[in-house]
Amino acid sequence: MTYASNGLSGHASQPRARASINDVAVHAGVSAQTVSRVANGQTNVRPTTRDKVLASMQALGYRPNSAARNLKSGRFRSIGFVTFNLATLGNERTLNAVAEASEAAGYTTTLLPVIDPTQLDVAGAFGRLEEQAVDGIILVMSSEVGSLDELGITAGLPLVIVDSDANLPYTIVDTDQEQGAKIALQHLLDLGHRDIVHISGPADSFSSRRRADAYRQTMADANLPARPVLVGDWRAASGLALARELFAAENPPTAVFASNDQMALGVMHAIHERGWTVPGDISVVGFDDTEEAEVYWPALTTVHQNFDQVGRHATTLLLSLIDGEPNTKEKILITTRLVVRDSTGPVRPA
Amino acid sequence: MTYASNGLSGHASQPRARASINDVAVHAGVSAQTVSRVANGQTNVRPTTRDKVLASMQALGYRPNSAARNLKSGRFRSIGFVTFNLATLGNERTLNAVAEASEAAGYTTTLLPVIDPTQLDVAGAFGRLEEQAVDGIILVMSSEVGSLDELGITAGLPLVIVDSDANLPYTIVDTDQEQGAKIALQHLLDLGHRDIVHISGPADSFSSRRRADAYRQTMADANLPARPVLVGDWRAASGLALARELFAAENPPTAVFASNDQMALGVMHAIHERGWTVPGDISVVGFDDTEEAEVYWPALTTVHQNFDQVGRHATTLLLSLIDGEPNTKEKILITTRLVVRDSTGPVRPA
DNA sequence: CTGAAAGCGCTAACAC
DNA sequence: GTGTTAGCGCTTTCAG
Repeated sequence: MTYASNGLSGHASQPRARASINDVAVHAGVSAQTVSRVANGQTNVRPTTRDKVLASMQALGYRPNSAARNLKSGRFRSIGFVTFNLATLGNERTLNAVAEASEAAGYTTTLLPVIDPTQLDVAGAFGRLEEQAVDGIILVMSSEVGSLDELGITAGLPLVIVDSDANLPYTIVDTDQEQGAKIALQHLLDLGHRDIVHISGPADSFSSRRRADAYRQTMADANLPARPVLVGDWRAASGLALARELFAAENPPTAVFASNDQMALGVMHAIHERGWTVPGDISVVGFDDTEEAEVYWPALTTVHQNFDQVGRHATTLLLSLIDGEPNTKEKILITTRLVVRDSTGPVRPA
Repeated sequence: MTYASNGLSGHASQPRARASINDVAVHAGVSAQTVSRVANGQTNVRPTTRDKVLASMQALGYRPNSAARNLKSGRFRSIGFVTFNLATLGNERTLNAVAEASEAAGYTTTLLPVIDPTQLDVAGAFGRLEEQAVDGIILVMSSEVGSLDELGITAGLPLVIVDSDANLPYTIVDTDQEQGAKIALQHLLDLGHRDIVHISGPADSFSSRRRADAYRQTMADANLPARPVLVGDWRAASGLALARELFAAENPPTAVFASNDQMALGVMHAIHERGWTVPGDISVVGFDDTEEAEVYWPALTTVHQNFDQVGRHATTLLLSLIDGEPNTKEKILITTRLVVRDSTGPVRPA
């Protein structure tokens, strides 16, 4: 007899033995099937029997084994979240939204190993990703990481991509970077600024690149010369360092458009320490609208990026893919909005 | 015969059928066992056979099913991360460290549904948590959520708790809040400040409470009157609002100790908007040492909290518990250090 | 309303 | 080197 065989009788030396459905069945004097029915809240069980089973579950500390359930159902009720860099604000906020949305749908969110992009090609006979216990993957690309095929991701699992090159033949959800950069720049232009410097994120970042492109494009469209883009690394310190250099040179611009709020903070710091004022001497615009932006000194004018919506959309899309909906390779672009605060003002008289 | 039975033959209407080990075995003309050996990189397979199998795996897009593996091994190679609030800096940084540490150990990190604390008692016959596909749990408590028993967490899974009431009979890793608050206050005291206001986090936060207690204690020890603690909500805006009120009243203090950097940012904003200076008129100290703190205006003096270490320690401890080490219910307190920057200075002459 | 049988995909143990 | 058998814990199917 194979029942009650997992050592539950439990010596102290065998601490972690977990009661199986059979243990409960034996304990309650019913069949495993009946225990299963009770565990799943099915109605066709006589109340007396149910109570007996419930008592046994209680007594044995029974908890269903999800591996067995997964094996049976072929589903894990979990979605995988892959990033190559969890430590950025946008990615964390996106993860947040994904975790909440998937929780609401009864799914769990699994953080998949952040593969070193340079090591992708050593992947073995099959990709590591898809053997994970997830039903689908949300991939936050952030930056160039070699082809997706190399990632070994394409084969089986439903996939939604966030923050990427929008030309990929996959379902994609993203912030409309171009639109965001344009409204920021237009605001500056409307204020009379003609000499605007852009501080970008790292060169390999998709979103940074698209904002920088929009900068060049917008300036060109306005028949204005674009200054060389200053390349930062998203961190406030890089904004500060770059701005210091910039302000030490001949002609400081009348406005700076930073590719995120943190670098904008650095720019304002550099302005303050020169004894200049924001926006009196120089206007500053950020990107993201972090929670702190409105409390910066002065309150930062910035582009509000809706990470929650990106995460929610990505999750919804992925869930529908998991449910077998046909993959329409939709591309969803979430619109941003400009939040005007105190860091921008009319250009200073020449 | 049960082989090749999972519909892999695949009509378009049966899209997501995945090749099983048996499908590969049939395709390659070997036994499932041999496929298993190849998949697991065992050496005792003739190269010709191995290649044949590899080719079949390739052809069928085979990927091992982790549910089956989990069922077999009784392990999930995943650790669960539970928070009631993912959206705070500390929790995200901790999650980060946990994800990295567990990845390094070959584990995946699963974000467990953030249960609504108020709904805990409606839990069914068994806790939801422990049926999850994880081998252990890192619980970030953050605030009072009713007894852990109610959480249904105690029964089976290895557990490490972060950010909690340190009296719990569990393995606990935490920042030494008291030590942190004390060095911040001592710094202010050394600078000659006697009238120091503390802005705390929300009342139900463990870490906030402990910092506030340390504030009262330190002031008492120095024979100085403590002002009533101003209760914020961690967000910069709350620091700003509270500081505005404070400065509108009769006697502004000469220094403010905020329970996190964001609220300190709010305090500095309130000082600037009155036309006062930091630290000339009022000194400000924060807590956390966020990445931006050094770029605030002025650069913020703050208590550096090592979230990475907290997360790493918690993970290491949990992993050893999972490996069956005896539970010594260790309590690890991570020491903080004061980072002195430009927001603190000698008290202004009376 | 309850039970028995079979099998999800994989691997450990044991043949040969 | 390779195959066979059995069983992880659960649920679906079919009998009673």
